Amino acid sequence: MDVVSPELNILLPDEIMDTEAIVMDDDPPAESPTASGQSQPSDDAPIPMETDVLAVPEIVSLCSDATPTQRTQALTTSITTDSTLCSTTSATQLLLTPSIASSSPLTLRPATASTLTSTSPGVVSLTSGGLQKLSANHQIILNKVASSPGADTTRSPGTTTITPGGQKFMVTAIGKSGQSIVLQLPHTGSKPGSGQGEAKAHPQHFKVLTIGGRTDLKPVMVGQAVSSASQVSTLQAQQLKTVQIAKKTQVSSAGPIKFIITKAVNNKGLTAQTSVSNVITGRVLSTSSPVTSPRTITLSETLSSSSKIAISPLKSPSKLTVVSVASQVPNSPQKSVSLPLNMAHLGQQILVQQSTATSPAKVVSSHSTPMKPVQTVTVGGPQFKTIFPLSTSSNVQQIQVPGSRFHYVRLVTATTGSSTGQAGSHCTNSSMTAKPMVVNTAQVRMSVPIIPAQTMKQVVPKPLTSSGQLLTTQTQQRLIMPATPLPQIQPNLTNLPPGTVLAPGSGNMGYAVLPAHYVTQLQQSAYVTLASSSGFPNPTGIQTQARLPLNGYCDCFANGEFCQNCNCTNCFNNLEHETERAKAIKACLDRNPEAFKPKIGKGKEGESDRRHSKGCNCKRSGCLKNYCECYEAKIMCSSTCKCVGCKNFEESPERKTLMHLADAAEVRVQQQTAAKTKLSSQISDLFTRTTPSITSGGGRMPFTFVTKEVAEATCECLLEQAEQAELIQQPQATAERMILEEFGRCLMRIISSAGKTDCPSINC
DNA sequence: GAGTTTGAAACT
DNA sequence: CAGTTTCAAACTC
Repeated sequence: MDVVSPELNILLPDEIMDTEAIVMDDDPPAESPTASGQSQPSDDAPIPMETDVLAVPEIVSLCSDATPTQRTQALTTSITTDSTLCSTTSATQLLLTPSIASSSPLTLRPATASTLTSTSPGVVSLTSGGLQKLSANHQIILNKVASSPGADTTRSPGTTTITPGGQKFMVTAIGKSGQSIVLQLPHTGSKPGSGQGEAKAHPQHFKVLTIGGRTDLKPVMVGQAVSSASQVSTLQAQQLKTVQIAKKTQVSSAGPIKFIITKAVNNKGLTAQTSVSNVITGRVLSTSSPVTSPRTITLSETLSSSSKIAISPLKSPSKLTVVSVASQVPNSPQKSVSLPLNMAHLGQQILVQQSTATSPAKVVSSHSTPMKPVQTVTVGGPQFKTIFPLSTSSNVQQIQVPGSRFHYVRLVTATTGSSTGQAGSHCTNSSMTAKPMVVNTAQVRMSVPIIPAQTMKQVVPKPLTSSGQLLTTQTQQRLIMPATPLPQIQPNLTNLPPGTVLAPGSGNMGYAVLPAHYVTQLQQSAYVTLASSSGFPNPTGIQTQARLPLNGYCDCFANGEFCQNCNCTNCFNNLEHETERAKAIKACLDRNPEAFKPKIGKGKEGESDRRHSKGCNCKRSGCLKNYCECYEAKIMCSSTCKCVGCKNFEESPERKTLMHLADAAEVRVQQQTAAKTKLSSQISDLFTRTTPSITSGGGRMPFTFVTKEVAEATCECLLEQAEQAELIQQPQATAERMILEEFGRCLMRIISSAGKTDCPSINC
């Protein structure tokens, strides 16, 4: 269900990757009283990976306030209710102060805001009991609703709208009635009167796509902060898990806040990127007494703020969602803790970056639970990518942007009545455990590049629809291998992968066609089967294979070729043992019916690019070597890959460099080949042109007449001339001239003799 | 060509 | 599902 407003859908594709459009008007360092020297988690040089966000002051502010009084108030509320995520960030940080159990307003607004207002223009108010009738308590749903003249912040509880620059937003908090959540957009704080005007002045900066709303999401993360007077601590995985369990038990009763709002702002304040994850549930348990200093909620674990993890882009599983949870307190040393939250079973990994400045920093535990595959989302710029669940969610829409080499996904809420939200900030919301979540973000273009378009034109192999394949026209096919008819192998005349081989069988089918690389997969099983059928003593398992390494197991078999001129012994890779071979193939298919499906094939429906069916699992090669099956197949790594540090994506500079080098090398080879060919041709041409003149009579070249005899005769003439000059006692100069003149006469005689068929004679 | 690295597959 | 083992291709020297 697409709940994105039509105008937003129209505007979205053009704005997807436009980071400039997310320019924040406010100047965080200058305008924010809390930004100076804060919210700078890392100074590492950025790299074009998702984790670059760690080096960027992407900050998530949960419960923050601009003024100490307000912050303290919010903190107090959160502490007393044990349900507030509170943090303070830089000028553009989003402040969220949900107070579930109290009547204190929940406020989201930039730290630069000097006032905490909920009714002024540009303010988003979140109240419980909104349109999103989610059963989960205390879930906050930020939805954009259609603009209505009458819509304002004074709606009935549960439905509050915001009008930043004319756009209305529905912010709904499912919690106790009477609660109010105020989202204050940037530029409305220090400049209350101009906040709306700024939004109008830059309406394109607030184009937002509704995200989240996956009702089918599994509860994935529970963040629980235990505030104490200690320093920032990092919870280990086990600890987090324990917390998670505790959290789950508390969900039904305590009703912890189920959202995390993330706002990502870079140093320049020009690019605001938002990471939205619906997998985090954050909760703060403040065990200490209310203090004036705000409690910092940190979702952190093992990753330092400066750490960078190269993760594969465009991958749903095992990828990272960077969530910056920052809390800053003026006059407090800043601490940054980032940690990856691994989502089990290829789920999301969420990098929760904490940028805390609180002296007694508090830690919010976080953990992960299995969730469905997610999709990397590039939000606002290449350096900040958020991962969203995709595959099974019906609320994900693919967007094909004309002229763009990326596929995009439009994330929309799955619940009815939801709409896009726009609050001038970036929000990451997390759902409660086992509860659906609707996330709306502000100033976020939630378009997701799914699969980078391939620049390399490859032959697209047709995926197999069955385990068997027929003869293919691929050049890699090699072999006609004997095989008995296999029930699993059904011919498919249309879809054949590279390397398909034709195997003539003895049955009705006649042939079993196998991809070349599948033959490799059959090696071991084939070997075992063959060994067993041939009556070897121990024909089971690997032991047999180890004992009989040469039996049916060789490169020839792997390549789909019959053994010929090999050194293998007891070879079954021949026509005489086709029955055994067929059994081996059958055994392999019994074990894995998918074994003969091509690894590289078309993606999902609508995806024209090739993709690896299983995805690679590279760890060290960066997917830029032939170790990587994706790279080897000259395709980009996709969401199915589980590789680490992947650089095999469209925009990877390493990949581009590699491709350029490869192209250059190829061009060089071609040039060299062409040069050699040309030279060879010239030599050959010269030979063909000169040979007739040598062999023919009248056309002989002059040099052909300078035979040994002619040379000797010439030399004798020259010596004779020298002797004569000496006899007459000529000076040396005269003698030399006489010799040269004689040499000239000799040459003239040689030349004159060239046209004669007879051998020239030189007479002095 | 030998040794090392790497990742897939099989196995536990 | 995670860890280990095995293997061969890819890679390096």
